[in-house]
Amino acid sequence: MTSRALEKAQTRQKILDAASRLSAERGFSSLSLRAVAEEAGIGPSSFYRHFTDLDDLGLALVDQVGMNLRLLVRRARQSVLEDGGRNVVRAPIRIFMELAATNRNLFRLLLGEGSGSTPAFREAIAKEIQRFTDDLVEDLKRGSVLTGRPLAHVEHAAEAMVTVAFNLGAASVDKSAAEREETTERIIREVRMIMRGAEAMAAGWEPSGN
Amino acid sequence: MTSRALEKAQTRQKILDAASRLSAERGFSSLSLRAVAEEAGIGPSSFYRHFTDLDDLGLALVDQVGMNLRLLVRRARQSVLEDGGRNVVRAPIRIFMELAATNRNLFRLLLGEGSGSTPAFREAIAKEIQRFTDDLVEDLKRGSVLTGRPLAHVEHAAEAMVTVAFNLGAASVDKSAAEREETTERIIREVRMIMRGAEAMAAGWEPSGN
DNA sequence: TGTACATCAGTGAACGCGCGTTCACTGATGTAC
DNA sequence: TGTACATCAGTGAACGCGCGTTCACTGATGTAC
Repeated sequence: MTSRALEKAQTRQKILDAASRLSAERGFSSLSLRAVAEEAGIGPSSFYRHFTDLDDLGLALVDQVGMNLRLLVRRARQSVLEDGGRNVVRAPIRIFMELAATNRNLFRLLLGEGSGSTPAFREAIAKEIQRFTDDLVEDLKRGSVLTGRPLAHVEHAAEAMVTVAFNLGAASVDKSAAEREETTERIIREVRMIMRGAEAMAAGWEPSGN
Repeated sequence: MTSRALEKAQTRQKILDAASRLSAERGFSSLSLRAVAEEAGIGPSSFYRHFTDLDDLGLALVDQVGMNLRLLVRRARQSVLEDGGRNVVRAPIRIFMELAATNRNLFRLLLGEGSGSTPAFREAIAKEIQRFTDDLVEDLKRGSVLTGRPLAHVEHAAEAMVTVAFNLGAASVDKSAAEREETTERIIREVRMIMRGAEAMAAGWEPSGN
């Protein structure tokens, strides 16, 4: 790569970082091009050398989020393999929360932009989450075979787990470390509850009431 | 009430309706005072006769959302009583989805404004959801006693249920009636799964695997 | 290696626009007597 | 009931501001020979 191309790539990353930093405050959808450019240390007109508009920048950020999620999946799978499938719930969720804490601006994007933005942007986010859920479905199925504990409605179970983890996780992003710890335990418990429910339904178990 | 006060109240409601209508498109946080005033059919400066600023308007809207949620709780309790506790999951969720469909702009507020807005606004929304969750906890406990089926971690179960219902519900608000129907069934199944999980945990049930 | 030319990332002034907010006003409604 | 005065919801012009976008430009980097 020529040094010029390298410098351009660096500026591009400066813009992405600036946008990520600024969107922490009021959300990505309320960013202004000029504010991003200023935070990145360039003139407003230079912005156009890298992105066609803010939407374009938004999609690039979602891409970065997606890469983080894929990294998360890889790390979680490895950690589960390493301890022989004992902490199938706890370990992945802890990894998720750690990654969310160190990339909070990116993770904020995942759930902070429900409305506010353009359809293309929202769809891109929904796609990343769906992809993540699909990965989880695969893991649950594989784990189910390994442990011999069948799960009912795996897709629904995965959807519920992802919804709970992402929402509670997103809500705790700006809290203190202690509160995040508390949230982590709550997510673990709730995900376990969903898992147990899927197992119980598959086994045909029902509570004995009156 | 004097006719002047009556007319003022009507104008106020016109502003609230206008804001609710407009926020459907790009979210409440991207509304402009002037656009709301125009949609309401008044001049921009008249806005200040009713609200101090857009944030003030936002809190008034959240109030309306809260009233809808309380209505929802009342209706759900009544419907469960009426059929003797048979459809404890299905009936309330159907009522929730109906209410969301007829007040979609208000319900969009509940989950569409994760970031984007001011802290006061977000906190007001979080408070309404918490209040709703607290009501659900009460209902779950009461139902648990009635049926003789104990539940583990009722607060967590309720939180997971509310999170799942609100998120999937919010995501389907703009979909077709058929898709909303499909979503409703999915929510019912996932909430049942959480309920079954809480029951299984309380009963100490565990799946028999290898 | 040296030279002449092409590329192109970044610039900064300029534009028109919609924004929130202010302010003195109007005139219908309400109130006191 | 009639009159004189007070209230106040809504007005519309005006303000300064930050916005997105354009455009001709500069000058360092890259390329061809």
